Amino acid sequence: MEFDRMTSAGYLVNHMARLFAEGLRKRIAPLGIVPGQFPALLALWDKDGLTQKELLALLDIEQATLANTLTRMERDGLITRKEHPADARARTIHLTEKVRAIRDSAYKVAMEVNEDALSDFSDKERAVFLDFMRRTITTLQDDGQGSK
Amino acid sequence: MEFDRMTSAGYLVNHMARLFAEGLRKRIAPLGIVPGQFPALLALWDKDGLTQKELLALLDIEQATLANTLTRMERDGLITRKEHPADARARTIHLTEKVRAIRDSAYKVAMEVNEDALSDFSDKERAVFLDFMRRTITTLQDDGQGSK
DNA sequence: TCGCATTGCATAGCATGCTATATATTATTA
DNA sequence: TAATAATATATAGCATGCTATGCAATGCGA
Repeated sequence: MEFDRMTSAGYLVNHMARLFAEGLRKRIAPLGIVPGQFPALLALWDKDGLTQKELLALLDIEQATLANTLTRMERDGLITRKEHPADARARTIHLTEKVRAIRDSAYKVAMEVNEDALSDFSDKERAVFLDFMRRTITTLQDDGQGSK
Repeated sequence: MEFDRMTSAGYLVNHMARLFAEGLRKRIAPLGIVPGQFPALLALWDKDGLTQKELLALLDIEQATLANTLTRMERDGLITRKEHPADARARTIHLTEKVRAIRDSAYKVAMEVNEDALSDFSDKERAVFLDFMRRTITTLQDDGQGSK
């Protein structure tokens, strides 16, 4: 019995994710950002001054992953962090002028990557594809819960 | 204008890939293997004694990634490497008894992960979903070529 | 208010992926 | 055949993700 990776959803999803990430990486490199920073940036472009905890609630990554990403973003001059006015454990996160300025370009590029990837799909097919992915995510998340 | 991550193919693909990988990781941990080793194992279960170059041709990863993965597999007692009979630069890769023994269990578990992820899809939907992913991969690969 | 649990964030350690480059061997060519 | 090019693999350095754990500050119950 043979295992064909072209019929394995997991294999295809992994490969697709790497291709998307590399495509995005190439296009946003000129803007001075990298793919892993994108989700945090999207949230902060929408609402600046969040704490790490508040930001975390908007993303689908672990706390430690976000903490490390924020450290790199600070190093790269994308964000600054200020002491929280009411809680010395927390810090508020603020975008720098530099990264506020690239918001529109970044949006555009991200949408181009999505557009290119789905360029040979009809509108209907795209809608179905996105829906399939959202359903799969929900299923996998529910699975992983483990009713403890 | 808002950027909704639930309508971004790239975002969904990335999230889905992480959920698949974590699901697989949990299930194969008892077998003593990790997700990144799976593609190489599939190829070697099918045909043992390949060189790194031959193995690489069967996978969708970079040479350096494979070299590092093989180093970890050797460390973990999954493979051994022998000098190539005709080319001192190359080495042939051989599965250990330990990992030959888990082949059937590993296949089974991988298929279970795929099955669970798609459990609320009909057969027809699954076929469409896999096809969409293969088409997207092809598109992204062609894109990335850059006709040099 | 003292002591302990909880919370917010950081760090350690690892896997998986990438690009760029080094190294050793083999093949080619002048 | 000596020099050069090509090939097979390894290494360096980094990003992104995870789990587990540390630490300081906050909050709450006796």
